[in-house]
Amino acid sequence: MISTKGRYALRVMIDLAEHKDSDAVPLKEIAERQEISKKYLESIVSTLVKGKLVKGSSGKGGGYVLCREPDEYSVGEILELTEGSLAVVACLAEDAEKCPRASKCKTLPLWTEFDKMVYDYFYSKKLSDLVK
Amino acid sequence: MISTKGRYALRVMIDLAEHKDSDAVPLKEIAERQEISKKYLESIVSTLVKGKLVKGSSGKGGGYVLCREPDEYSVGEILELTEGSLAVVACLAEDAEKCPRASKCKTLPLWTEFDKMVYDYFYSKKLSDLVK
DNA sequence: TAATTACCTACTAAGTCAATAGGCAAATGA
DNA sequence: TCATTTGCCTATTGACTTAGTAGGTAATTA
Repeated sequence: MISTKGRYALRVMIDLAEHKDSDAVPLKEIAERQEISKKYLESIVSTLVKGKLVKGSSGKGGGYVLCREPDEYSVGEILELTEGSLAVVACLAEDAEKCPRASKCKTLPLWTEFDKMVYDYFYSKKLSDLVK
Repeated sequence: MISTKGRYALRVMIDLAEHKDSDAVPLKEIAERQEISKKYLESIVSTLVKGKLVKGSSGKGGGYVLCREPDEYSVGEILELTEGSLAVVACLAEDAEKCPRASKCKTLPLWTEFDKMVYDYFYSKKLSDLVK
């Protein structure tokens, strides 16, 4: 289940893509347009800044801008950054400890195949596919 | 992320499918073979019984048996029953309240398409595909 | 220098996860 | 009949996550 972190992050990215020809977009505007608490968005956008997906600038006239063109972002990287992981089961997560049952696990091939399907789906979708 | 409820349920079902020609299989045996706490499995198997996927019988010689042939169970129904829902985002869950932004939501088509992909994947896989 | 904006740390209430504890009920076979 | 085996039931727990809120400081501009 994708949480609000990933879902809201995606909506912020779409909003920025739709205003990429304007100046920096203040979070206040995004929060109003998207009807999401500005305070909560702050913590999500902070992740996007740290992950180098967007750039923020302070002061009057400040706000956020994309670092690249919309077709250069995959939905997968946005979700993976903000959700922490896209892995569908714990044993396939990046930081998972090696499962001693792996070699005889009857379900592992299922999860591995499903995991690949999810990755392929989200990494083939681009931010530009969602704009307009 | 699929939790232990769904993952363990699937392993129990596979175990029962592998012993479908024996008598009823006691949970103690399944717990030992699968290396999962018997106490915890009780709560999971209870869901399977209530969902009519398996049948339990008490007393000596008792245990659990499948209600149908392995190729008559989809992985999807097992996961959906034990996980509560297979929906990938809250707004697509069975019991979700109608989202007022749905008509203008730029991300909804993405979630809907992904959701369908997940359902199709798990409902096309049969329990019999995982045995042996 | 006042206003605007991002950025930072801390906190919280509610819920979920992954179990554990301690029993009762039913069935069997000696 | 009675001990044993098995399923079935309710309650509880500690750790963690989710979805925010609160209250500031730092940077930038008009």
